[in-house]
Amino acid sequence: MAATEESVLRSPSLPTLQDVAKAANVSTATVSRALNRPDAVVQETRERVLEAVARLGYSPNFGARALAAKRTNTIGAVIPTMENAIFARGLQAFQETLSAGGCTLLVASSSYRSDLEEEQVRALVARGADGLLLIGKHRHHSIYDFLQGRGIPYVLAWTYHDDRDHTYVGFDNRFAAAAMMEKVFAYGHRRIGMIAGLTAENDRARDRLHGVREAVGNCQQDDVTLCVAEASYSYEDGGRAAAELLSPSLPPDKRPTVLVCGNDILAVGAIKQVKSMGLRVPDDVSVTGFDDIEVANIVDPPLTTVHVPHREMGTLAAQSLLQVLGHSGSTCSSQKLQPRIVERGSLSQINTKFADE
Amino acid sequence: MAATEESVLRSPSLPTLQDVAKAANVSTATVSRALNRPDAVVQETRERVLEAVARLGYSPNFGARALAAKRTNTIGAVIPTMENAIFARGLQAFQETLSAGGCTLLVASSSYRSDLEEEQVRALVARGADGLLLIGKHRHHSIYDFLQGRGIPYVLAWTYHDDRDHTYVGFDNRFAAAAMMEKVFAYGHRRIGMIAGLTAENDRARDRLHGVREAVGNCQQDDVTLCVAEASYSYEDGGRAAAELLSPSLPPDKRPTVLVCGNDILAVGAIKQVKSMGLRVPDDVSVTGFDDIEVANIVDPPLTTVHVPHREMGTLAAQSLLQVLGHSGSTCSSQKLQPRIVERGSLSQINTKFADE
DNA sequence: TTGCAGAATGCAAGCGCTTACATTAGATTT
DNA sequence: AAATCTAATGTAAGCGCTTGCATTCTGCAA
Repeated sequence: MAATEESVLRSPSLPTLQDVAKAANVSTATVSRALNRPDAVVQETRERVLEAVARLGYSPNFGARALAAKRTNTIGAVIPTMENAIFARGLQAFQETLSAGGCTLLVASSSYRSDLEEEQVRALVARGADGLLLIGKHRHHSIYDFLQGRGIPYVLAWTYHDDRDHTYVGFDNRFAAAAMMEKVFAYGHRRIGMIAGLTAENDRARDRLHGVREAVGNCQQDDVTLCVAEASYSYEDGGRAAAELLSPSLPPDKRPTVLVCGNDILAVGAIKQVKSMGLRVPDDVSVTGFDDIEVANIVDPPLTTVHVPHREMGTLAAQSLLQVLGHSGSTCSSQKLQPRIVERGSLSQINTKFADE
Repeated sequence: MAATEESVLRSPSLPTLQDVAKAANVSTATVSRALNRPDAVVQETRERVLEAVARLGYSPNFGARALAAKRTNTIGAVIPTMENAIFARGLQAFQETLSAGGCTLLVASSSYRSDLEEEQVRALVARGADGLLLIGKHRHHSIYDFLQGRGIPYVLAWTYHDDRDHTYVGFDNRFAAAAMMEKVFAYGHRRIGMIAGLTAENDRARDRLHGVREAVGNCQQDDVTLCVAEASYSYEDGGRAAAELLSPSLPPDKRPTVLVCGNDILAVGAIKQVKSMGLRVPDDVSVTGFDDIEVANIVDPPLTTVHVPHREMGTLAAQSLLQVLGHSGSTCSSQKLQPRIVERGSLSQINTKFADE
């Protein structure tokens, strides 16, 4: 029994450039040009090619294209987490801008672990990412070596530094945290509790903590106390840290009058905890956040926090990368954005009942 | 002037398999095997190859690999939004499972627009995605045709249907919404306000609305009224819809006693709005959600909502795809998960003061 | 009419990898 | 020791596309 025609047709392989060329009665080169640089081909030919493409349902093979063209029009981003909205708005804007520039975004997440981050960076590069978005500055040098060795441009977002080592599109976390502290001091607070994000592998958390420390150090008043708790990346941890800082074993006149939090997630957790301890926010304890994600507006009372220009950051980062990839000579320069403090109600004048004398 | 050695070395191209082969003094085939199926190569050779790989800093070219091997170990996911956490937990679990199975996840978002979704699907496939995760069932047939034509397996998540047309890993939105309504009726509510997500391009929103309608239809009581408002995908829109349903021009005895919301985001927005109108939740107006994302626990009062098994869904979807891709013959079957209602406090017994008679 | 510039198209050489098949070396059997 | 089998490695043919260069065509000036 000879194989039937059926069985020969089984698993029909996809149409290739060659098939299209044959169908349109032109060379593969012309098809390629018609698709990639339409005006390099005369209209009549172009139409014939496009008609064939449509008729055959052709779509180009990515691997082959990447191999031949040595670029993929793909940008990768490695963000610490997708579990909450901290990076969501920025990433959305990043994607929109990329998309408008003809690039596709690939996202991977590192769970705030630098070993996983390195792995993801390599995976994205292996998959042909032409450029990369990374969050923060601190990471093992081997990652930077790797990227530089491969000539892959990258932008560091959510942070800014004055050095010329990298391209930053972000803001000065330290300065912003210090600015928030000025506000806190202005409201009369002297006993400060800080709930910091995990500083070990997170330079933004570290910078924010430093900013707070710095502001406390610079404060003219000499009766200022600062007590710091670190918390992981969840509402619950923020709550636990708040419970620790407000430990009932502390006499009320030793208890912090404000909880300055390293991010909004922690702040929201803290608010919930404070309320569940029977204390009022902000009357008994003020709480401040950092990031200004949506939930800051949802929680009751709404959060006084540091507003980060998420969308702007995403857009500018994308533009930077698109630019470098466009004229591959140009080196893109850093951009410093300005966060600002949004007052919403979770930070208020110190309640003198519990203030020192 | 002859070109200096310098200028020849400029832009050093990356090491290739061939370079590694030469360095390890074996053939390219052996290098390939040492890397992909280590036990097809004798230990001593393997070590020599790996040493060369490390020394040269070699990493494989994705395009070439994809071209030659006809697969990429990459799975794509197109989710409606990254702006909030609705899909975050599920996606995280999806990624973790994929990762354990040796696959990388590429994420794209469609902004709830089916034209963009189609574009993203094509982009992911063009980039070599071996399989796809899509949310919900309803989309233009051309997308399914496209995927089936290319033999690309896909899983539809966040929904379940009894047909054999696709592979689902999800739950019955309609049934779950109806179940929530039973609860609502049991608490004595008769005047129902529903804030539905946009039903036009979102079948989950539609199913949930149908579920509510169905429950209302099946309700033995004949004094039940249902009033529906549609809202877009933000807290603010949830608030606006709530304001509409609770319009002050309505006499209190016509006003809904409960706002059943199509998702937690809308519910949280509704709660905020209700409170800002001077009404209490749940004493004056109950509110229910759907999804059980983190914010459900944050809002005050905490949200009574439909708990969706996010992580389980992500894990199972990943396993499905890995399985199909593994033994490419097997067709993976749908999995029906069971959502359950979590009572937290935003739904309570009707306040008889405003009840009929 | 002829010649020629410039535009449009075709030709064909890879891009870096995987893998079927051929070859070789080593172990085992007779 | 020869014959046979098996495991390890090498050979080389593509995979489907882009692009430099060669070729052909067009219109226009001479």
